Amino acid sequence: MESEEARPRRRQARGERRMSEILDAAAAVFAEQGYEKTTTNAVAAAAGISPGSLYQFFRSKEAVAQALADRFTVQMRAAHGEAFAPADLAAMDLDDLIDRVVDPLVAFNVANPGFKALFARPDMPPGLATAAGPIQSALLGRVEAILAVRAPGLSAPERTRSARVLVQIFQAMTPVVVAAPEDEREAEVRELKKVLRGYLAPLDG
Amino acid sequence: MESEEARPRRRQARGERRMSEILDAAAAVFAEQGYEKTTTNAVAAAAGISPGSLYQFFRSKEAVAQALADRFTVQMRAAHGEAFAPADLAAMDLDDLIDRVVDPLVAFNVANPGFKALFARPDMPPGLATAAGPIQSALLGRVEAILAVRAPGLSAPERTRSARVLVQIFQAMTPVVVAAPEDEREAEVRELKKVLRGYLAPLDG
DNA sequence: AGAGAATACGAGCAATCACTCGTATTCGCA
DNA sequence: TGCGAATACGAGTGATTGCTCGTATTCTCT
Repeated sequence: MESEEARPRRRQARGERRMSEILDAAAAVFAEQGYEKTTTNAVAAAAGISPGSLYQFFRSKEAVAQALADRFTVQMRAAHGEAFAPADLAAMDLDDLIDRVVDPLVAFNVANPGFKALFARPDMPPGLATAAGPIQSALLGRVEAILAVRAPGLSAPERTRSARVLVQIFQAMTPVVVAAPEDEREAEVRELKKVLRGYLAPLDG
Repeated sequence: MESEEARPRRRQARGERRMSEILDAAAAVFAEQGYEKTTTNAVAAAAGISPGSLYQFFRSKEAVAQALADRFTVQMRAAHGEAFAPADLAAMDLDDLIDRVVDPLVAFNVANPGFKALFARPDMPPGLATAAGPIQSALLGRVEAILAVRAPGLSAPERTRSARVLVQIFQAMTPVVVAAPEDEREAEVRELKKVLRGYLAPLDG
């Protein structure tokens, strides 16, 4: 056994560009049609290539989604910025803290409407869950870290549960924020923050 | 033009029973597989009948979902009970009020796991939205009525928005409650109520 | 009992879709 | 310049699936 399956084929610059174009197209079509209803031929057409060419770069429809997930993960981490210093956290006003965490996440979701079409679907295939996991984990870990500082009275399991609830609230209300017309978005975000604050305030030291 | 399309075929008792059995089967399969992945043949098999027989009673897969939605709507209204008298509402403790509204709804969702598989899917076909609408409207109206009594300071648009947020929170957290193992369900419900309470408390007179 | 309608069957049709394959073209590189 | 590899094509394939149709059985009602 020397070759195995792990020979990712040498790519040219042209190929890398094509892959990126395919992912752009996939994000757009996923966002508009949803994952299940999206046909691979439609993605290829949107990318301006033939069905066969798409499969030169991705082994399957799910592989496209997976790659898109990976790209989102990277972009998300970048958009979200670096973690806060605990000193900042402890000193910060609760409202400021919420603004600071929520605003960039909302901005990311508004800028990438395809994101939720991929990761908010109820039947996440195993491959995708693997890709979505890191995102979820990163968020949860971040929130838990914040809670550890702001609500030191919480036991570890309580902290985990509370973090899960907070993330869940955010993910539940984000679609509405994204779907809202430009001039109502701010109001929706305010509501989202109200909910988060209402849940956090009693925990906050 | 005398016949049109509106002749619903005379049913025998046997037929009504079959329809109910088919809906039972559909609810089970939808709950397990999700709507899209559910095949009509699978529903027929689960109901112990042939594919052809299913189509004696329902014109299409969507018609099955629609009928199931209608049935859920009726059951939900029944499960939820009658509206509160405003006097009760005004006097009641906020925690009691939340218990009183949330508990039956949670119970319904736990008892009917197929419910969310049908109505929580992101791509609701027009026919289904029509069926889901009344449910949503009923809930929203109910919550708005409560807010009108408990938070008289709110303007009408504010009241509408707050009601929407509350319903959204509930619907977002319900799947987790339903999916939770028996012995953790109560804790999940407590979290749900905490979130609702956190959002409501500042509004409550 | 007997007729007509309702119920039941299940093989199969037509359409859809993820994916393949044989072939043609273009690129990187010596 | 020439060669091997990467890229590109798009008609076609096999599998799936919602649904039909011809036919057989069972019910209701007189």
